Amino acid sequence: MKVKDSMKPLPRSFFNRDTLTVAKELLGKILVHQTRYGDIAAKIVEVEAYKGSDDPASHAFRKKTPRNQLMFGKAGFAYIYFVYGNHHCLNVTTEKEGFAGAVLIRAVEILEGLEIAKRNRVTKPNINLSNGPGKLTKALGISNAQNGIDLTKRNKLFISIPLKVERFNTTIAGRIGVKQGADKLWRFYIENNEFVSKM
DNA sequence: ACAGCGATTGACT
DNA sequence: GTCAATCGCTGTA
Repeated sequence: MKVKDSMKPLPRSFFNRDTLTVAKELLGKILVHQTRYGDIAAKIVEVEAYKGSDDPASHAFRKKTPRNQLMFGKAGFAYIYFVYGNHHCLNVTTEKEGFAGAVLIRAVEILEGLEIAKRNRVTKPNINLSNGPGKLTKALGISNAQNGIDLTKRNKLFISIPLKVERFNTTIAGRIGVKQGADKLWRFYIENNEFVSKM
């Protein structure tokens, strides 16, 4: 049976809230991507929040541009950008329309479709399959083609409520790879999860 | 029109 | 630990 059929997308109201709240609550949710080779399902284990108004690290800090316009739009859409000439990063838009916000998915634990994910990543060691923003998009086959997809509908790419409710502790930490706004503790990850990029 | 650089990764010393 | 790869977006002109 296909993974996708048993999954229920999170409603728009889940994303249409404060970015920090959405970021924290995204931990443990399931990212589903239906590819031509089969479905991949992955648990979100690490995220970072980005807000436009008072966050110098955010793409939306200065003003609305062709790239970041999705951050100003409705919540619950995929905002994917290409960075360092090499990697794609997957974000989910948050907040009400007109207020810029997004949550960067930094790491996932692949639950279904592991073989497909391994094939998507050409590197040899599969230990570090999806413990980083650039790595997980490669493993799940996500690129600019998925930019702007509505993640609250049963599209090729969406975010689902987990089938089983798990208990876990959430750790709060500083964001990684940002020069400005490094003081903000806007990174959240599942404690003791081996797929987190940096403990 | 263009120079500078980034929400990273992997390879190498 | 250090550093190159690599390109589209952005600010400045």
